[in-house]
Amino acid sequence: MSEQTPAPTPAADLPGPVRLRVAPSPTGDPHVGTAYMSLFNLAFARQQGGRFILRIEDTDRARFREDSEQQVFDTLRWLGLTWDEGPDVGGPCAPYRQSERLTTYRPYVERLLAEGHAYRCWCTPERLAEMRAEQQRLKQPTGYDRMCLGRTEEERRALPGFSEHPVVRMLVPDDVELGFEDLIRGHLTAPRPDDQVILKADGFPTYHLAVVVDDHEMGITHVVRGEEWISSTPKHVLLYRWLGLEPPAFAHMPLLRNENKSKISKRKNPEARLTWFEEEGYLPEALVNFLGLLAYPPAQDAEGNDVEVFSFADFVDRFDWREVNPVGPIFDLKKLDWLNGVHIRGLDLPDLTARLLPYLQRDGVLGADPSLGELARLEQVTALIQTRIAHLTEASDLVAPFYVADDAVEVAEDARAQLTDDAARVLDAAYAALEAVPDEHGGVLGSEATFRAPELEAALRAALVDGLGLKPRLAFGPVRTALSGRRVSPPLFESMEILGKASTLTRLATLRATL
RNA sequence: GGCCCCGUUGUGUAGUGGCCUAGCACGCCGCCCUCUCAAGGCGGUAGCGCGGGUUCGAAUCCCGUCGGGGCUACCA
Repeated sequence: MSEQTPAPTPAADLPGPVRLRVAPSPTGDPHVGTAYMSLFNLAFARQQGGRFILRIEDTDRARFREDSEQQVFDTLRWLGLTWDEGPDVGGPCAPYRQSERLTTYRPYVERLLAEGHAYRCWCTPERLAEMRAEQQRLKQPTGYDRMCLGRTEEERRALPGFSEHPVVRMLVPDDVELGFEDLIRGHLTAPRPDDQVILKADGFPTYHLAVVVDDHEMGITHVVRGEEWISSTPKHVLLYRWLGLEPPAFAHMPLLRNENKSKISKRKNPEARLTWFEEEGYLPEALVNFLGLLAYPPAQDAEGNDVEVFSFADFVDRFDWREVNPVGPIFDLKKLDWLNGVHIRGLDLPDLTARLLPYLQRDGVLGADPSLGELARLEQVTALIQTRIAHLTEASDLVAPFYVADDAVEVAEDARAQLTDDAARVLDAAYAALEAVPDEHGGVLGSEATFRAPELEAALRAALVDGLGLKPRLAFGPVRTALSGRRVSPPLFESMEILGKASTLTRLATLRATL
């Protein structure tokens, strides 16, 4: 039977001095943990000039979700954490979906069976559940009681809890090696495994068999995964040994936590869903930056200050497994919000404008096909709000007043409430002052226009602050409300410049008429 | 219950026996700037889980304890 064993593919035949993979299960919205693992896998692969592989572990048919795989592709690409080999891009180890590799696993199972390292088990799930319940009741360690070990199908059939569709289990020896080396944690010991199922009744391998076979066949040199896998690593090491394969290096990353320190879950945390971040207006580079700060120390500058703002390339340059902190960090978004603002401020204007557009369209501020004029105005407005938003989603509120008709500015409740008895007088004076500012457009592309912020500020200050003797904030409040309908808006004079003289005057008059 | 992993301000981290009266960043609070809101500048708040050792000296080493987490599936 051993002649059926496929020849192990030497890693030397495959590209890259190191080969790492991320192996998500398509069981729903992609998890932020997948991005986190991808970041560290990719960083090391890039640093070493190796390859990063995406493998879909879809052996759980019960939890399989049709659209999940595409979401994994989309979200990781959005983050820029792209793979060299995978189901969609192919590669020398295709296919990269475990459900398409069923024939690959079979010879391995046959060999383990033939060599006495594995055995068939006909116990029904009901019998196993009862057995476990009994073990727990007696406060015994749980584990398969080996009822099927050494029995033929006929012998087993005579006993209770028999199923027509057997599984295959590992026969874990008493002297199984429980220790292994971890790149992050040093020498580790893990619990003694029970006779783990490696082939399910439906013919699919379990994770434990598939991961070992695929990691070997795909030439994976470093297995980087979450801490929750520490306790099953001895099973994998055992399989490598039985199969005569060299195990990869292991790095078990800490788990991201909920605020109550439990393993981060999509149920408790909407932000555990990767799709959430784009919806909420986060920049992918900010999220990657943030993830690179969790359980990993930032670089320090010459003065000893942390350098917490960095790109993926920076992260790659200084990456080292030994620096990874084994403590599971709480996934707290406060710093991400700050980082997002920092990255937004770092974008050049055309870039930020382009990134804002889909959010403005989603919120109905702009239509599906904005005109050139609307887009030109958007870039001007974007310049005014760049330091004023921490999320791309915050732009709509600030931008909207620049795209409504002058007689349709919606005056917010709180803005109207703060209009004092003075407001009419202020608006009249402002109108008169602004009407007097010439509106000429000399020079190339109106570069010598006269209706500009400095002139407008001077005119209004003269009229309202000096003329009416008002405090600046009282003087400009009604004007702001007239233009934007809000208490808070982008800078006033720059806003008037963008709106232009006609719109500015119309808006002043419109609010004035309601007083 | 059993086995395993982990424990520095609210959060992320620095610190590997003296440079620590514990540094940095975010958050929070205050002040400055200011046409609103931001951004920016300045300052402040807050921590080595606990108890024993070892040592001239411990956040750093050892033991215990407590706390948190993970695994304990024909899920990954």
